[in-house]
Amino acid sequence: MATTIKDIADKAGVSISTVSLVLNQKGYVAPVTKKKIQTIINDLNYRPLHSARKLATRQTGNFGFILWEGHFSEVEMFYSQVFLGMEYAARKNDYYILLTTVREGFDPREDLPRFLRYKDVDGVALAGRVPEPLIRYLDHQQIPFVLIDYEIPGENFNCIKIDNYNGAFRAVENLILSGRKHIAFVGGTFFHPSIKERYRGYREALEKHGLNHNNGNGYSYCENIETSRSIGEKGIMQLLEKYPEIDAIFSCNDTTALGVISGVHRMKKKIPQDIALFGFDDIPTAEFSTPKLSTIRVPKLEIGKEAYKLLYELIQHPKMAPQTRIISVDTVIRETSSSE
Amino acid sequence: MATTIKDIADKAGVSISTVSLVLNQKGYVAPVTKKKIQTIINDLNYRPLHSARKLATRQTGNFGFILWEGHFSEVEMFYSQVFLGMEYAARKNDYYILLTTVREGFDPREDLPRFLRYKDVDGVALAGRVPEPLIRYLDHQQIPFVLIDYEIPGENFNCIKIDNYNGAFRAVENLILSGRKHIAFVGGTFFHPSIKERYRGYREALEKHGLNHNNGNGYSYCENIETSRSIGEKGIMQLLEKYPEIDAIFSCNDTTALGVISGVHRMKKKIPQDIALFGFDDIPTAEFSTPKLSTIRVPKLEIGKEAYKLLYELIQHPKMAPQTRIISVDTVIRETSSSE
DNA sequence: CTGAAAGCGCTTACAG
DNA sequence: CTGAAAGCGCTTACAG
Repeated sequence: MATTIKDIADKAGVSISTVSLVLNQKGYVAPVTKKKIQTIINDLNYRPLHSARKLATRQTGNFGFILWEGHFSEVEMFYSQVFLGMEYAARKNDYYILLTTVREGFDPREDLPRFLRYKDVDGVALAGRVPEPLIRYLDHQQIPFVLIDYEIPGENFNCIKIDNYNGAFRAVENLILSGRKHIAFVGGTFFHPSIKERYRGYREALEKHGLNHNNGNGYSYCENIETSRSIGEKGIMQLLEKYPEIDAIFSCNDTTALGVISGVHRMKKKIPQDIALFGFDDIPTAEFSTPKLSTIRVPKLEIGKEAYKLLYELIQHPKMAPQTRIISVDTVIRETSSSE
Repeated sequence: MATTIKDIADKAGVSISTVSLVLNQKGYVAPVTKKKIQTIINDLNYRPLHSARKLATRQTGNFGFILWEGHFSEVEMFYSQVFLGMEYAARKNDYYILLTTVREGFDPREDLPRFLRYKDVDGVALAGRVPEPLIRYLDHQQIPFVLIDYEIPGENFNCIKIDNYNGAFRAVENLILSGRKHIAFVGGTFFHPSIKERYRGYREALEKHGLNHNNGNGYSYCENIETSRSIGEKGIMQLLEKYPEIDAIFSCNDTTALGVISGVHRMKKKIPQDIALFGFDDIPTAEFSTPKLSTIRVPKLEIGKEAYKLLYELIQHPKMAPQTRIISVDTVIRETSSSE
C-alpha cells in the first residue's frame, strides 16, 4: 500500500535504521548515502507514519488548546485568532493543535477533554479564563501547560500575558491629552486578572494627571460577571444617570465597548463629540462599529505563536522554570476618540 | 510508567488478546471475565494508547476541517460554529478534528495541510468555498470528504447543504406580506452556489407575488467578489441612488446586511421605517446590530454535527454513494423587518 | 470462550 | 559510518 520506511531502505540498499537516521537528522550518515536516501524519499514522496513514529518515541505530536465554551461561541473572535496563531506556528514542527471547549461547571472527573483522558497531547494551552480545577489537574498530572491571558494569583505557572497595564494607561492618557476631564471605566469580572490590570492602568493614568475624582476611584462601573455588550450598555447608562459630567470612557474590552456605544446613544449623547471612548483588544468588529472604535490592539496571532513556542520549549526542556512572557500592545486611534 | 494493556491482562490473569476484545467489544468473552476486566480497567483508569491502536488498525482517528484563511480570520463567526458542532459530535467516538486553514492561492503541491501530507486523517470536511484544486486532490487520493455549504457544479460529491432557496423565499415573502413593494437584493460572489440559490429564492418570491420589476430581475446589486460589509454598504448606496423607491432589502447574508445598515443610514433613510431589511445566517452579531437584524437562522452546530455523521458513515461504508443532506432553516424576526 | 503469535511502521541503543 | 535486534502498545486472524 502506502510506502514505508522499508521500501525506502530496500530501494536504497541500506537498512531501515539508516533511513531512520536521515529522517530524523540524527547520528552520522555518510553524505553519499544520505543524499541517495533523500532522493528516494523525495521521489516516492514518502512520509513516516505519524502513529508509528509516535508509538516509538512515546510522544503524541499534539498540543491541546482549551477554552470556555462561552468564549468560543460568543461574538468574541479573540481566542479564535490566538488559536490560529498557534496553528500557524505548529506547522513548522508538524505539531497538531487540538481545539476543544470546556463547559462552565467543569469537573475533571467527568468531562475531561478526550485528549487529556487519553493522554493524547504533549502539552496544552489554556486560553483566557478557564476552570481552576482544570489547571490543578494538569499541574498534578505534570502535563506541561501554558496559560494565555490568565493567571492564578499566588501561583507561578507558565503564561503568556498581554501588557494590560500599559495598554490601559496609554488609552486613558490619550483621552486625557485630548482634553477629557471626566473619564469613566466600564468593565466586568475582576476574577479576571487582565481586567484588574486594565483597571489599575486606568486609575494610575488618572492619578498621574491629577484627575482622581471620587477618592481616586474615578467613575467606575464594574459588574463582577463575564464581560459582554449588555454590561457595557447597562453600565454606562447607570453611570451617566449619576454623573452626567462624564466626557470619556475607557472600556475594559471591545465587546463591552460596543455595548457602551449603544448605551451612550440611548442616553442621547454623541460619540465622540460629547463622550470619547476607548476599548481594548481590537477585535475585528471594532473596525466596523459606528463610529469606529479606538482601541488598544492586542496582537492575537503573535500571542498564539508565543504560546506555541513556550509549549514547545517546555517539552524539550522539561525542567525549565515556569515563566511569564509579556506581549506588548499598540494604540489604534479610530473615530470614537478623535478630538473633535 | 503509564498503565498498559499488559498490566490489565496480568491483573486479571488473562491474555492481552482477551483484554483487547473487551476493549473493542468484539468477539465473545465470558460475562464473568468481561466484568472482571472491566472493573480493573476502571480501577486503574486505563485508556489504550491512541498511537498504538491507530498503528494496529491503520486508522488515524482524525478528521480534518479545512477553510479559507479569510473565512476564519474575518468577522465571520459562521464556520467556527460549524467546527464546534463537529467537535461536539466527534466526542462521542473519540475522534479528533484537526482544524486548519488554507490560503487564497492554494497549490496542492506546495501547501497541502500537514495532516494531508502525512495522511493523518481518515476524512476531511471542507467548510464553505475552498480551492477547487484541493477538492480535486482529495477526490483523486480517494480521501473521503464532505463539502459544507458548497458544491462544484456538475459534480456529485458528498455535501451538507443549507436550504438556501427556501430560506430566501421565506425572507422575501415575509417582507412582501408586511407590505413592502420594492424589494432589493444585495449580495456578492455568484461563484458561491449558496448565494446563487438565495438569489433564486428572492426572484421566485417576487414573481409569485407579481412584484417582478425590471423584467424579473428586481433591484439587485451583485458584485462578484467575496461577500463583506463593504459591498453591502456600497451596494445599497448605489441602488438607492438609482431606485429611491426601494422600501425593503434582502441581503445575501448577515455580514453584508451589516454593511447595508450603514449604507442606508448614510443615505439618510431609516430602518425599518423607510426600508425593511432581512439578512441570512444569523451570525452572533446579528442580534447586536442597531437596529437588530431580522434574518434566516442557519443551525451551524447542527451542520457541523451532520457533517461529522456523514464523514463517519463514509469511513464505515467506503462504497457509499455520494449524497447531499439538506439542513433546514428558521425565520428570525427582529427589528429590521418589523412592520412599523 | 481464550491464548500465542505475528504484525502494524517506526526509533534507538548497541555492536562492529 | 551502518546493520541486526529489541521494543513501543495495541489488534487480529488462527488454533484449540
